[in-house]
Amino acid sequence: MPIKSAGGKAVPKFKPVRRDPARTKLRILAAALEEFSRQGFAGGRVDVIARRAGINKRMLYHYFGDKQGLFREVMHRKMVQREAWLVGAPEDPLDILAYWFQVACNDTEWVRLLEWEALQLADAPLANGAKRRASCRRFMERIRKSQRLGRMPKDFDAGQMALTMMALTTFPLAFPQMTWIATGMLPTDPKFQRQRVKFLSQFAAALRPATQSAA
Amino acid sequence: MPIKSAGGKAVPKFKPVRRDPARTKLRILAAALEEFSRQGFAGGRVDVIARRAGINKRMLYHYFGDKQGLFREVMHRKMVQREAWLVGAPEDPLDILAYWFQVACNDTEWVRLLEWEALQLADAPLANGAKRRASCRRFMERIRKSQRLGRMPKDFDAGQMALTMMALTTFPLAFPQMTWIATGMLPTDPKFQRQRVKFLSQFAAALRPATQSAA
DNA sequence: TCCCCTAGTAACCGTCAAGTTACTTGTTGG
DNA sequence: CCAACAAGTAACTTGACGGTTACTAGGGGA
Repeated sequence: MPIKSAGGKAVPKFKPVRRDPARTKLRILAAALEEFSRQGFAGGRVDVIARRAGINKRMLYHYFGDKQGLFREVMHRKMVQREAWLVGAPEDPLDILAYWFQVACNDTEWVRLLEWEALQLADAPLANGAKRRASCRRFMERIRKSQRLGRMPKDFDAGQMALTMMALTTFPLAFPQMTWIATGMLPTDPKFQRQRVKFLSQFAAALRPATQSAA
Repeated sequence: MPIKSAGGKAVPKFKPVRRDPARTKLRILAAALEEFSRQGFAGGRVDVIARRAGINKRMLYHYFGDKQGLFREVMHRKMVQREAWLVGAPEDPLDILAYWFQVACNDTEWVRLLEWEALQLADAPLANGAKRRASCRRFMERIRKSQRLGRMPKDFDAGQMALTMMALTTFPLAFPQMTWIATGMLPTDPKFQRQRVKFLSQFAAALRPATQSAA
């Protein structure tokens, strides 16, 4: 029975609705991102992904092989997306703090994926390790340059500083309960986010080597 | 058949070995701490806990009701233990950084439990919320006092600063993959830990308001 | 037109894990 | 010494979950 039989408007010819592999794949990936971010890999339920994507579970295995394969694809796409996110960052490493924080606020799914990854590291070595390391190294170069220009204390180790900057921006979102304990707000609260942005600027300012104590 | 029948030495009378509820409970708790810390609540397997504790699974239900109850008890005991841990901390908030970091290094199980908790928050409100908040408030008072004494920038919000200090000390242990990406070492590596301690002191020093640039 | 590959579906399977049942064995107080 | 309760055990139940089987249906090219 063709679908146009019962209702009013006929389905437009130029865009097939009954079958649409690309759309199906995207729906699976979106649902999987949500589920894995919420529940982690082990806790994520394939049936839930399938139901939320509005597709049959079998299709998921058709396109991605197995749960592991689906997860890999989700992570890969997120990383690519993030790389694009981060090109618009400010030049000066200390100015980056507020920017990173705001990006993280708008991508809590990534923060949670990172966290699940952290808890499961031990088993697998590290997905995309070399690439991520290289990208961080590039950032460390910018830190060293900033140190040479006297815009950051010279004695800081660049790696430790990079790690610290991730900590400053990511921690409150990764540990909402700690954010609540310390501030009485959850990290999703816009009020908290404004306060944190302000704090991060003050913090960066305090870190700059004292050339002159400007008014 | 009594146990003394076969082997050589008889079991000492004054300490019953065949039955020892206290020991059994402790063994269960220890195994549960390890398992929950490794795998989280959802991922932790009751059978594994029972096997590692060398007891029958039924006893676990006997003493703790269910998996949830066992988990609660594990968390509760850890919190009590930690409270004791943290009384020996230095007076000055900035000096605390290195101390907190070293405590965390020796209690990675707790860091992981915190992390699992963070990922599952949403469902439950927060275990021991009021108490933890109060304890943090006390610490914030010390921050404010330090600010009054001119040992810390006066414009920092105390809550944000407390959160930041947790971030600086906990993040590298909570995200070993990030530590590796930034430094090429894992946070369990003694070399990394020494480097981090050094960095934290430098960092604290750089944060202190410039009274005089001492040699 | 018809063939064949791909998209899509429903029902099923083996396994695993939380929790229970029904039991045996040790300990202790009267 | 023995009843009664606590400690301990093995085998089972029930439900969920990852993955598969065996099928139907659409649609593009020869």
